[in-house]
Amino acid sequence: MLILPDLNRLRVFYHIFAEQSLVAASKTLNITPSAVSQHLKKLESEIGTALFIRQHKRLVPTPEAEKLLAIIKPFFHDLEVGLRAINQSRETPAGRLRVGAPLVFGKTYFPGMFASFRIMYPQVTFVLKLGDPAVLLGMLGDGLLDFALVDIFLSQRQFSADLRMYRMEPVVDEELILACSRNYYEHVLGGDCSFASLVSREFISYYSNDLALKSWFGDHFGKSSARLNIVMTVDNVDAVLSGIEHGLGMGIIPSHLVHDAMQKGSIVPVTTTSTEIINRISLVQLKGKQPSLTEKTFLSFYKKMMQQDAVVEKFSRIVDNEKV
Amino acid sequence: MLILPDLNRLRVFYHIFAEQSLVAASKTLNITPSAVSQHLKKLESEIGTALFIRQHKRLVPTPEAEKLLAIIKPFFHDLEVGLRAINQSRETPAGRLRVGAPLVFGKTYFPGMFASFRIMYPQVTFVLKLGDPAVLLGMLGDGLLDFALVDIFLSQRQFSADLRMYRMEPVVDEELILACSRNYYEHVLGGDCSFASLVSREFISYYSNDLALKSWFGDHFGKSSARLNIVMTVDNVDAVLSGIEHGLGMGIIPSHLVHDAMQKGSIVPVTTTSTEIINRISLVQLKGKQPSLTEKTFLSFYKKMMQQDAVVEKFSRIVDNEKV
DNA sequence: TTCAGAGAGTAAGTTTTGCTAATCCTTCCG
DNA sequence: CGGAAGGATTAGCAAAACTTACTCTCTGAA
Repeated sequence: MLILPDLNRLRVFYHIFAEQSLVAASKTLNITPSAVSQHLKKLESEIGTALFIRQHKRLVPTPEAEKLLAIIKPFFHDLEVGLRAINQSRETPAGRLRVGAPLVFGKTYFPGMFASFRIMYPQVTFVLKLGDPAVLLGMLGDGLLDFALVDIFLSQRQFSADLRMYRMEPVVDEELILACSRNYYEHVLGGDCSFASLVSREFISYYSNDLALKSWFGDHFGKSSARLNIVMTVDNVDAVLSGIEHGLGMGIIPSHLVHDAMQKGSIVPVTTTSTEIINRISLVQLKGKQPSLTEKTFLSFYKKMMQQDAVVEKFSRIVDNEKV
Repeated sequence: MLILPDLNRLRVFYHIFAEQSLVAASKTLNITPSAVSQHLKKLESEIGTALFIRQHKRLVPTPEAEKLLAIIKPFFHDLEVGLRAINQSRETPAGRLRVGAPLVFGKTYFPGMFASFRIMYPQVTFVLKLGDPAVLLGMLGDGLLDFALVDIFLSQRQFSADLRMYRMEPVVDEELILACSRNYYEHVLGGDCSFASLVSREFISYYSNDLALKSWFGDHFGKSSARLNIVMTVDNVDAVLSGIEHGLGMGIIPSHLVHDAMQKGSIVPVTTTSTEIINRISLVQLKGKQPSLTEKTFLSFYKKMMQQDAVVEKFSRIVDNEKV
């Protein structure tokens, strides 16, 4: 393998070439001509080629020098521009923000949020990764995400990852309800929301876990059935919702998603004397990493937006972060 | 202006990123992990951004690190390839050879010469600059040509350049003759080649100098006329030749160019008892520059070819370079 | 649980290097 | 001619870069 020369000498060479003079280069580099001369000499011996023909008082670049310059000149330019961009993003939000979120929550709220944010900061672009908490936390740990929103509740036991490396901050508490269609409620349940009535009916579950259903029963009745009649299993809230609407059975749904449908009466929540269970969505960041300006700006924007969102406000509880 | 970081640290960073480990990087760099750690720390402080999140035993690159890598990775690749190419051209001829030559001489002999050479060394490409000695020497001095063939005779007084900076080596002696068409010779001159006969006739001259004609008269009669009847002035040997063929008058022509025409008898040389004047074509190189392998290989090829060239052999004298 | 191993970071000491100052050489130019 | 100006060289010193030795923390095996 070829040994690369001392890269700092390349910068010296660059200036010698640009100025076609050792003395001139020494002035822009703020060193003595002697030092420049030594740099050039060593660089030439390192790459084994004369770079300039010493012509009395003049330096005439060789073809090799021109070739070398053609390589390093764009690099210096790119490097300077790139570093400038990196530095600038400390003054004004810019660059790419990589966000992780649960599937439904993410696809419901983030695209519009991104659009609003980009009106104020058009230099910011987004990468939205929707997925399971386990996946998102893994990506966060690998530096592939800047931050993630994760619903710890639904899948607390799914990942064995070490939670110590993350900084968690509750953001919103999503209310999870068991719901069915009006028709199902009236004609199948007959309005009977007792444990005995419910366990014999049809349910729609999530593929990745059936903890949601079990948790709901645990929360509302202090017990669950070992064997619920699960008529559809799918890992997509839209599909669950559609199943509910078509009278397939009952399913666990974040209440804020069916706000309008419940107002109209087409979807009915199954209620007991207990309060509804809460799916706590937390903002997760890597402990060692201090957030960039872009990240901090977006997050404060995000929290402000969430507080103004009517649906979220009514059907979920925004956690007061100031007290955490 | 932004101050660029120490470039050698970028190489260290590159390896840290590539290996995602200080220890691994330290092994490929043949320094201790401690040194690598110090490099990274200083680089981060220089560019003002954390490049890795320290994760227990793991290093997780930040977005800034990825951005930086995107800049320097192609550079290192280009640099290595470029340096390899430069080094390789020391083992086998390759690259671009920039050749200067007098217009006629160059366009007559070089294209074919280049083609032959490229059969053996297809990696060599050529730039042929045709022009006046003054121009060629200037370009040579500016490093824009690798070497040049120059006819010093015709324009010795035209350039005030310092000849000390050049290394000159006679290559061929071109015989310059005064010629006219057979028709002109028989019906205008009537075969009379005396001084009195000639000075009253028509001549074709070169724009850039009329030294050629003056020299011819000086060489053949020891004197010249202050006022020759120059009926056409043009800086193109083909045009001069055409003028001669059309009976415009007499002109100075390299004898090897009209070899065939003289054999046929369509063009006739004006001869006296004196020998013809010689236009010495010399290979000129910059004194300080030692020729590359490509250059040396081509030049030895060139000299060999010239010796085999029948026309050149007959009508010009190849200078024996071994004795120079 | 304990203990060895591995990776990263830190401090201090040593070696290497890069830089300057002084000098020389050559060319350029008034 | 002689001073100015550019480049090369050398010696010596100051500033790095590197190493050694040690700490801290986590990991994985016993």
